[in-house]
Amino acid sequence: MVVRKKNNGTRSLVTAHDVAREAGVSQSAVSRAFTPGASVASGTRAKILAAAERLGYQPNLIARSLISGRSNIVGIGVGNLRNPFFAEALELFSHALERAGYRLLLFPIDLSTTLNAEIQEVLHYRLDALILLSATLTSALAAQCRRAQVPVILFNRRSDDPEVSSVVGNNIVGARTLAAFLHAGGHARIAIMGGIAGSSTSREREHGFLSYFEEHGLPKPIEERGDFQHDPATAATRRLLTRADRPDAIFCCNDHMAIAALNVARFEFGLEPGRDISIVGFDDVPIAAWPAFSLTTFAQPVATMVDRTIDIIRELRDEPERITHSVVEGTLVVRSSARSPRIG
Amino acid sequence: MVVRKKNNGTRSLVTAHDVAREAGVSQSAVSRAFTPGASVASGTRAKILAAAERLGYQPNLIARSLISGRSNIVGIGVGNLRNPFFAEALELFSHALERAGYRLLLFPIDLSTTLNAEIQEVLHYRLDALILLSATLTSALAAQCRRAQVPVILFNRRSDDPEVSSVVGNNIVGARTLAAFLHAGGHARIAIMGGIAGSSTSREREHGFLSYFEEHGLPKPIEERGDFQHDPATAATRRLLTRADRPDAIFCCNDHMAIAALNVARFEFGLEPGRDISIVGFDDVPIAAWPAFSLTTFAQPVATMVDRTIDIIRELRDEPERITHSVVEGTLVVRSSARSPRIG
DNA sequence: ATGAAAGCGCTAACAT
DNA sequence: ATGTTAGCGCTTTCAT
Repeated sequence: MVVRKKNNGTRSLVTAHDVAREAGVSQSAVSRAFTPGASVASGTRAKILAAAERLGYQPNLIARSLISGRSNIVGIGVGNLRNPFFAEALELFSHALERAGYRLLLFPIDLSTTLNAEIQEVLHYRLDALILLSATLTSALAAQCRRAQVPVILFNRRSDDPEVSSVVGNNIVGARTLAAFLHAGGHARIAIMGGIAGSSTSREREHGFLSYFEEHGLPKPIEERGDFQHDPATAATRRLLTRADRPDAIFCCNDHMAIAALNVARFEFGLEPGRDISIVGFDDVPIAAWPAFSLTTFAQPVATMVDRTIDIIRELRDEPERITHSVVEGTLVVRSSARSPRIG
Repeated sequence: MVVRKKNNGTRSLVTAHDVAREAGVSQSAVSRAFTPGASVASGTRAKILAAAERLGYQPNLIARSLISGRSNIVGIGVGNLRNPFFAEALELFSHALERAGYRLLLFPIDLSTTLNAEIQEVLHYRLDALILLSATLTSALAAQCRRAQVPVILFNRRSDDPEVSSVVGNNIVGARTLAAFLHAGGHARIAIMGGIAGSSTSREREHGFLSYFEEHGLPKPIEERGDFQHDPATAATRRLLTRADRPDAIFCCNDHMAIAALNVARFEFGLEPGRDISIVGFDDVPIAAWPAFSLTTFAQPVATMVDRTIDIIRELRDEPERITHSVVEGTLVVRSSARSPRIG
């Protein structure tokens, strides 16, 4: 029999106690039989496992984490899953965390609200770590996580608070590489479409890009903003392409916006990317490679970034206080959405 | 002071006991102060909340679920997040569950493996429900979930086991609608690209589509298979388009495959969709509307499907045994990737 | 309205 | 190697 009624009427599963009775051992023996590396005679263990099998027993993980103080759960806050960069990152995280023996508690980050309420809620599961994709963490909030003793790792973002770990791509180098690429391509009126103004990612990419032109004494690029999202990026592209001094090249601070820009340029303005206008992005999401877009971009190695994040979480087990800042290098991926420099 | 050392050296957070001492009440009073609708004098409650604030106390949700037997956590198994249909569903689920007061425990479904191991693990968190996107659930596994007393809801799939709740779109009607649309469009050699052979979704869409032609005494469509994934769909499209009797219309059993097919047709074979070849999909994912694809498709109302799923979970609170099968109707969305029937 | 006391299912000393 | 005992932090009777 698998289920029995408790006094209070709620239903109860088979407990270690039941198994102990069935196997004729103590309840702690049952616990040990399910603890890797505990000292149980192999005969006893077999007997216990058989009884457990018969009764359909499985240890209650909630009770286990209550005692151990560790939940084996990692929280992960995600903003916009329509951005394929985050969809891919989440996909990779789910597999990597699974392999590393962690469960994954997902919660949505509402970009408009303060993030405060969501995190508040989630902090009290004794998370082993909290990964934040696409979110900015204020110092106040970071302090709150520290107080709850939940280590935070920002993914693809940095915090104002230096005491928060982070894993980011090399935005400065990437943006400067793209700037040099567009400049060498002989573009005259260059524009930049920024992401979310407050994010370190956008700030770094914008700054890297603009600094290149400044240092070389070149005209300052036209600045627009697409908030890292599809619709605002579409609108921003329209504004750019209807200017009297229409730019001949646009650097979008992520691929998600670049693809929106590509669509507007080609289908609303009849401009063929790579010939009539150059558009480049940042990330190298899977669809950037599709022939329909063939986007020139700076690739962020998401898989490597995810692995680095997991490494950090593993290290946290022994050194909970440790702060790590990891910068992962990327590479320029030249496709056909932007005019390339002539060779020679 | 927020943190104190326990005897065993592990770190501990402020407990209800600490707050009780600080406020000069019993520990149970603290519990009540944090239980909505419990009988506490408002003065006492204020005193307790103030003490909690001072100490930085928040109830430990793990301990709470241990006692209540309910975790307020819903498990959600997802396969391929690169398929925008699932990315969108997950995005909607994360917000809807948040609003409904549930946490979301995400785990990856490896389509190649048996699903068994992943679910086994996750079942023991006393989940309030388990939502399975894009997975087939064998009867054996369904029985296991029942044993663990975790109600399962299949999303966009049905189970062989009638005792498992499900929320699906009307695949038969949708597929027949598309069949009629292609037929009325005057297509002569029609092909169908199936999804995962074992899935109810693919079976229903294939059956609905084929049954239309059979019932009308029309030639049987050419059959190919793209496994609901990008790369297999790309390969399947190549096989179709290199046939001697190249089809003039392809129904892909989801948009994810249809978009792959669109890319192959246009960029590898130079065929303009809607003119040289007709391609239709199923789902109406956001990017299907992009001018680069402009995919004619049968829309599944994901938001409605998600809401229905949440409704079912809510009902489960009172009637844990209840099984619900929900079928949500969709609509034909005509764009330009397929030749439309001439009017009149 | 409040406190005391008994668990929820498990782990981790401590004995034996 | 195994059993006994004492909690983990909370909710929930049961008294008062």
